[in-house]
Amino acid sequence: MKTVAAHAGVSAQTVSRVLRGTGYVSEATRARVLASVAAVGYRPNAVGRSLRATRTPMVGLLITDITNPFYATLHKSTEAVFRERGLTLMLLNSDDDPATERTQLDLVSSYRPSGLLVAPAVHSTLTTEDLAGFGAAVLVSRTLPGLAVPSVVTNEPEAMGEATRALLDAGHRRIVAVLGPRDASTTLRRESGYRDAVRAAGAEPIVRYTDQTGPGARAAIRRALQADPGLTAAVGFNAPVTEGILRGLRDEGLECPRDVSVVGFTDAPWMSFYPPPITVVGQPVAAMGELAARLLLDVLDGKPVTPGLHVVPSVLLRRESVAPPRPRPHDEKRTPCTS
Amino acid sequence: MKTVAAHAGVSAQTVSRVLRGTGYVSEATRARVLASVAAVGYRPNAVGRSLRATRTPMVGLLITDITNPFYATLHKSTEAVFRERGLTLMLLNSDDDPATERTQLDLVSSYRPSGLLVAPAVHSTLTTEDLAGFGAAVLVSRTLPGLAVPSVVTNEPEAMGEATRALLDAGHRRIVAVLGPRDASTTLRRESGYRDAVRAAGAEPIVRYTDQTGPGARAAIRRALQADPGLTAAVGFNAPVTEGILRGLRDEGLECPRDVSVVGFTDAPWMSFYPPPITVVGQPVAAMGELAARLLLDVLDGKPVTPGLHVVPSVLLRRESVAPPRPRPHDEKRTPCTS
DNA sequence: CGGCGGTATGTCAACGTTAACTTGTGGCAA
DNA sequence: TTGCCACAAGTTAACGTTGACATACCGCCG
Repeated sequence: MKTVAAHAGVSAQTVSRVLRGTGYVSEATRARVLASVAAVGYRPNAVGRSLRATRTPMVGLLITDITNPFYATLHKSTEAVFRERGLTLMLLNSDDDPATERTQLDLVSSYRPSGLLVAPAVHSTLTTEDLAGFGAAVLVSRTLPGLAVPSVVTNEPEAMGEATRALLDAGHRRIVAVLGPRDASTTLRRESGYRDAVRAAGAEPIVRYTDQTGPGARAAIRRALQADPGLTAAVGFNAPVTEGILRGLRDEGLECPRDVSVVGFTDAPWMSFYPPPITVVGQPVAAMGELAARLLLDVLDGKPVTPGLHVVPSVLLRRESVAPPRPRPHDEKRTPCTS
Repeated sequence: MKTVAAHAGVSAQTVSRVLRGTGYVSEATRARVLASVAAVGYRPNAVGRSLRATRTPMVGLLITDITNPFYATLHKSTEAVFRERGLTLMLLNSDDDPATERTQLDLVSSYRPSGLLVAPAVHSTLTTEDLAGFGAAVLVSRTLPGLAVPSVVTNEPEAMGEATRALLDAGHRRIVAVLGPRDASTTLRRESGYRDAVRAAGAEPIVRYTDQTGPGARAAIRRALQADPGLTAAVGFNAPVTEGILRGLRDEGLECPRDVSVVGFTDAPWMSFYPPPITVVGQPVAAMGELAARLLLDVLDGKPVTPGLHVVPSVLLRRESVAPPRPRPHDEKRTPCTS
């Protein structure tokens, strides 16, 4: 900047004024400065500016795994909102590990960002004061008990109930729910929706907990099918789990939806053209991201924001993976193909 | 920092020394400073540090769309390498638009990052001097003609040739290649592999260009099938295109691999469990990301790095979407299902 | 003709950190 | 005793930017 100032024969302050368009600058000087900027090849330095401003025009987005399409979409939708406000999004991976989550939070806080968006890890240990250091913080996708922070979630219990009822209405009675880790908040919320729906129909809940990965779910569904020959339907906790269920079914020589009906939670690109297309609870990911981003901006703008749950409704996408139940084939010699 | 210094009764410099573990500090002072750090709740300010250092411990990663699993994996793999070196990765989306690409580049350059990783947009207008402002720059996935910068790519021509030969060896002669935009470097490289293989087998190349999206490919394959009833196989340019091909096949009432064999380029999670599992050229995405990251670090460390192409070999994952050709059914009354 | 408001520009200081230098102590070999 | 070295601090300045304040010129009203 000093270089530009010297080149144009003005003070650095005048250059700053021209560049930001504030204060009084004569037309002649403005032109001269602009020419010098181009001549010298000056690029503004955001670091200096941030230091001066004590906060950086940046928002942190802390998620568990960018490889998960849910979070990729979340990044995309929030980034769009922030970009039009001149804020840069800083992506951070926690690998779903509380320790890494802390480390990454420390890291981003050292850049003095304007705000923070967090999708907490499963066994997150974050407290209100961890988040206090940030100008504004908003949780997405997962809540943390006892945190006085706005949280954007879906109506998981209701949506899970609706998904379960789709199976019940088709006539199914023995429906297994393949869930995530036993004590994760998402598991709790989705499990309750499932249980309520099943009980309301006078049936018995059947539940399996997993590490919410495809392989984990694949093993879990196989065990469930072997343990209970009466099973005719399954509910998947998330996209990878739903994939695991489908694989497990095939391992056991069963066909969907002929032998076992399947509904999932969280849509994925392949689900709409997989044969059969999978009936699934579509989370409005982009809408959630946008809402979260706007809430954060509201907090930044000093507008009043309710610090509790902000619910974005999910929709059940009825496709073709649900059929009326029929008794499972019982041939003892069936050899499961292990691949 | 001054607050900590005052609290511990030392100078700011001493606090700095303690925190960075450099220079001479007595054990007593060190303990006292550490206690004060905790008491005051001091968090280091990366902005101040960066200003002092004239460059930020950050690397930009400019890609076209984080929603694409290829780039998500690229982010994950490079992030891991950089993290262990204490560098933060700054993700930037170009939306595959040259103008946005420029804007984002300007933005990241204003933070004075240590380096830059770019997967250029299709019609990128980047020049060597655009990249000169960054300490180090490395291209990934796509090359740019005339750029004296290290580029990490796969052996696309060879891999595409191998994929094509998988079809030729099965007996196919009329194979359509559904490609990306006509003049993209990726299209050029993959197209040449396809053409060479087809010609070597004495067959005729059949080519369709698309916008490299699922819907675009879906329309393209349908047009190709309608125009040429002799087609018995297709090659997909990338994962979305391969998906589009599969959808288009189904639209036309054709089954894979019975009626039409398919091979793809770039693996996707669903391809290994789709019925049939898709034979595909698996790009070693993680390996490419890692190599690119390490090349960047080498440049940063002043080690000599070849400014040309760095090739990471792809592997053909032979699955079940290729079968011997059989004449396509020719019933004129077949009604394509438009969904 | 003194003073006031509008316009145009410059100077100074501060944001938080750290490289480079300076100051001061004690121990120990020459 | 002198001089040097290892150690343990402190002081200064600079990174790039901008808010706050100061300076200076102009025209015009009273």
